[in-house]
Formats: sequence, structure tokens, C-alpha cells
Amino acid sequence: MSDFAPTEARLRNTIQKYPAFPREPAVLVRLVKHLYKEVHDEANAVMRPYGLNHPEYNILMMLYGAPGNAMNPSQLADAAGEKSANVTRLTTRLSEMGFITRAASEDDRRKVELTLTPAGVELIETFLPDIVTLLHRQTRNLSMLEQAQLEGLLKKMLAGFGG
Amino acid sequence: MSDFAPTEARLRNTIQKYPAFPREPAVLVRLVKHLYKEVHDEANAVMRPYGLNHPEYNILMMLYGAPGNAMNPSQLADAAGEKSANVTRLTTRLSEMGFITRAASEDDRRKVELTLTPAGVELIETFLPDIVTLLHRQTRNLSMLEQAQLEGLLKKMLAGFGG
DNA sequence: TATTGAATATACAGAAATGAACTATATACT
DNA sequence: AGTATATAGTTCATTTCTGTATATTCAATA
Repeated sequence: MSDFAPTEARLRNTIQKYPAFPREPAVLVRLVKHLYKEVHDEANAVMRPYGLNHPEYNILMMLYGAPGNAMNPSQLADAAGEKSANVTRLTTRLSEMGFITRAASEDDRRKVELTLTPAGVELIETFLPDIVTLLHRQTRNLSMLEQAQLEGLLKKMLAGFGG
Repeated sequence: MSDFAPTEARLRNTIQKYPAFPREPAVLVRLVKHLYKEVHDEANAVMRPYGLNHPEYNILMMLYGAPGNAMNPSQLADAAGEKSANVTRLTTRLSEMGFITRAASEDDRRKVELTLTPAGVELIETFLPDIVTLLHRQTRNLSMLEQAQLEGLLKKMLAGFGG
């Protein structure tokens, strides 16, 4: 449970030296960063016994939630927040392990269709209980109302990106 | 401005197949992940012309906010959310570039003191205008009240980690 | 004061991620 | 049709990161 107070202190010093530095945006960005690191590390730890890491978990879950358990690499890159070159590597490995298949698309021959295999589905449903526990733990400090509020604010912030 | 609707749809499918999967915690984690990726990529893009990347920017800013512009590697690892082995590498590079110095601590000889050089401070104050612009852009959709609410909720969530 | 255990930082090898270049296919335009 | 432009995916070289082992110093205590 990393303490955020030192970050606040550093930010005060920074602003004293450089008054134009915007406190609130900087706090938000640093909080997001810290939260992500925790999420990432904890997910890695949970997945390790299954021979997977956090990005691989993500890929699998995106497919699990897709119609027909299938997606293209580019959709997957977008969904999982990975660069496309990285999706190639990740899906190659998952396919070597037998959890997904790779097939050329019929209608557009540039496209590739990645599909979960039954073994992939089985694997997912094996590790999901651990993930469910993790997710509950990671949000245990927030009431349902607070979770909903947080969701709304994060979406709003995210929507402002990329301009 | 990556659209979040497909994520929601995937989550609905997932829950239909696996009802125990907690929607709200999963949404929050995915939002944090997407936000972080955007923050990371955009910061990398802004820093590139200065010959730096996002983690290096972070290291420099942590030092800039520290008393005496100095910290130990372990403090820095905690502050910047980097693994300590990575801090060694990052600070070695920054020191080779002349932006920080590395010195053995007087009182505890296990410790190392990393300090910003004048060149480091100058560099920071050169790129800060671009960062300030970036930070404002990344939070432009949120009112000041919303930013404060978001800060509170993120802190609360973060405080629940690590148990 | 020895000894044991904890803390700090680094080294190193292997794994993961990135950016840029490239191939192949599809779409738009004239 | 023919040419230019855009899109999908991969490859490759390089950079970045991680986990683990190790060296050194400090702290506690018997």
C-alpha cells in the first residue's frame, strides 16, 4: 500500500520552484501510474503459476469476451492496449501453447483471425477464480457508489485524450 | 481518443459466460490500464525530442521535487514506480548524460545519493513547458471539482492495494 | 565482539516492448 | 484499367524491463 504523501510533498516543492506546474493534473497522472503498476505487478503474480503474464492474460480475456471468441490482431491491440508488433509476439506464443489459433480471414486477406481454442477457454475458466478474488481485493476500499463515480470520471478523463 | 464501448460489450459477454466476474472492478482496472498507456505513450512522444523517455522524465522530476534535488535509488524506485534494478540502469544513463551525479552516502555507506546537476535542472526547466501543456490537455475534460473528486477516489482505491 | 539477519545497491541473463521498415492486400481516384 | 494511397500484419534491430543472485554495509542480540 504505497504511501502517496511523499508524492504530494515533492509536488509542492516542484510548484514552488516552477509555479506553472499544474498540481491537480500532475497528481492524477501520478496516481494513475502508481495504480497501474500495482495492477500490473499483482496480475503478474497471480498469473505466474499458470505460466502466463499480465499481457497474455489480457489477450485471452479480450478474446473470451469477443463474439465467437475471435478477434483480429489490430482489434486486439486496441482492446488490450498493446502495440501491434507486441500483439504478434504475444499471440504467437499463445498459439504455440495451444490456447489460440491463427487463421487467414476469408473476406479480407490482409486480416488474420485469432480464436480461442477449447484448451484456451478451459485455461481461462481455471484461473478466473483467482482473478475474481484479485479484482475484489483491488477495489475493496470503494463502495459501489464510489466505484460508479470513479468509472464515470475515468471515462471522462480518457475521452479527453489524443487531441 | 480510444472508444470504451467495445470494452463494455466484451465485459457483458464475459459476465454472461462467467457470472462471478465482477463487472465494476474489471471496468476500473481496464480504464486505469488504458489511461496509463495513453499517459505513457504521450509522455514518450513529448520527451523524445529531448532525447529522453517517460521513465527518465519521471526520475528527473522526482529529484526536482526532492529536498536538495537528491534521493537514494530505493526512494527513487518507490517514487517513480520502477523496479530498483531498473533505477540503476536509468540513473546510470542519466548520469552518463551529465544530468545527475552519483555519490556514496556519508552516514550509511550502503546508500547512494543521486543528485540533479545544474545541467539537469536546466534541462528540466527547458522541457517543462511542453509537459505543462500535455498535462492540461490530458485533463481538459474534467472540471476542477471533478479532478478533486477523481483524486480522492483514486487515492482511496490505491490505499486498498497490497493486502 | 561475533553472529545472524535485514537493508541497499548492482550485475547479469533472459524476457518483453518499441519504432521503423517491409510485404501484401484492399480502396479510391482519375 | 492504372496508379496512388491506405490498411493489416509481420519482421527485425534495438531498447527497456524483470527476476534472481551477489556484494557490501548496517542493526540486533546473544
